[in-house]
Amino acid sequence: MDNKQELLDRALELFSQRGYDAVGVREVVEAVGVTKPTLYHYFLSKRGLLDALLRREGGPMLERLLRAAIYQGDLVLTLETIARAYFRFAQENKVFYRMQMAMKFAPPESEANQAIRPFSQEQYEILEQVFTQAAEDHGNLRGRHKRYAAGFLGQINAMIGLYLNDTLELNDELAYLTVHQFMHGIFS
Amino acid sequence: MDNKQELLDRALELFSQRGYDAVGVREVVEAVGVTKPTLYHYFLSKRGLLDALLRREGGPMLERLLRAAIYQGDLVLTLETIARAYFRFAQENKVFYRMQMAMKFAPPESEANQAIRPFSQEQYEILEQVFTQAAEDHGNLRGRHKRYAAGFLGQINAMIGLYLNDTLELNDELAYLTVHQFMHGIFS
DNA sequence: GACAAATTATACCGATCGGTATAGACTCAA
DNA sequence: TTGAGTCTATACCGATCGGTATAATTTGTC
Repeated sequence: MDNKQELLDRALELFSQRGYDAVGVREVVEAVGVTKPTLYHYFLSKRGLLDALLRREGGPMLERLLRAAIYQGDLVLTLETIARAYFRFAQENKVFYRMQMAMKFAPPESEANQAIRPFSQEQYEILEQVFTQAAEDHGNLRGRHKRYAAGFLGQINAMIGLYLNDTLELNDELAYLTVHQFMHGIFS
Repeated sequence: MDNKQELLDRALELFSQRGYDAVGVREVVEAVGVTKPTLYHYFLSKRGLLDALLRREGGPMLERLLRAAIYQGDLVLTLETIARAYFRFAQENKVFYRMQMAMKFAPPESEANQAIRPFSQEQYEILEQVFTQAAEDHGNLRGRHKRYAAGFLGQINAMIGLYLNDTLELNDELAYLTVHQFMHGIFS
């Protein structure tokens, strides 16, 4: 049990630093100090290791996002709550967030991208739902929820990208600014 | 000469589909119908192949971006020109754009990310310069050019992401809408 | 036709790849 | 204390990894 969690921890670290394909199972088990059959006992395959990692780390993230994305009748307020949730999670799980981003943009036929797709898809659906519900209050949003969901997440991830690059710090003020710009533009 | 270009073509295709790490040189040369020494004669190493690919495909992209990013005294106009340039290039070079995105978000210690970094960096600098110049006309932009450059490119790439996913088509109207939203917000 | 340079193939290198057959060690319930 | 199930190590599998020493072949030049 302890070895199982250690394997997940080290795999997360290594995959996040150098990528799923570039890291061999040998390197993972050596970093933990066990042997290959141990890894294969718990995870059946290298892909199984990745999937378990996504369940352990991605599950809580989706739960938090779901809680933040309850439409409160005010789109600005809801988006700010979502932005803060993303920022907090990225800060508390820097290593995982980096890995998740890499996998999201990985080539479509790569194992990494195929593994992350359901996770990314669920994020999009949660965001889309917010814009769909908001469209009941704001008619001019109708039919654009896909674009807006993608654009909003693009902004969020652009900020998190700067944070991962040590160019920026994430805080509630930045969440406010990001949402405010998204809603009212650059000049307001 | 012919083999050299064919190797670059096939490598681009394979790297874009499955990723730099997951594709071996063996697969590249077999796809072209030559042997490994041919590849190593032209490119010295697998990394050399990738670098040559980035030069061949990325060079023209930067040239086009540079031409589009001349600040014309009107930020909206300039950003629309840039957005159109991005959209056109992504459409005409779908495979390369996909690879470039994957490399940009690849883990920081991966070979792919290290190879793409100068190319990404130059894009950011070109965009930052636009916002810096625009700040002379719009004082309230000052000190925010990094955030705005990243955010704008985030929006652009979010749209291109939907396009690569067959969810959206890129055209001048979308360029207008994207820039308009960036400048004036979602409701206007 | 001779010669040098550029280009390509044969055949190989040690290392690592993901994965496994087998068996020993450990825990725990009966 | 025996036996079942869990966990882990030794030792190995064929395949592929990036890369290369050597030599044959093609190409263009004089």
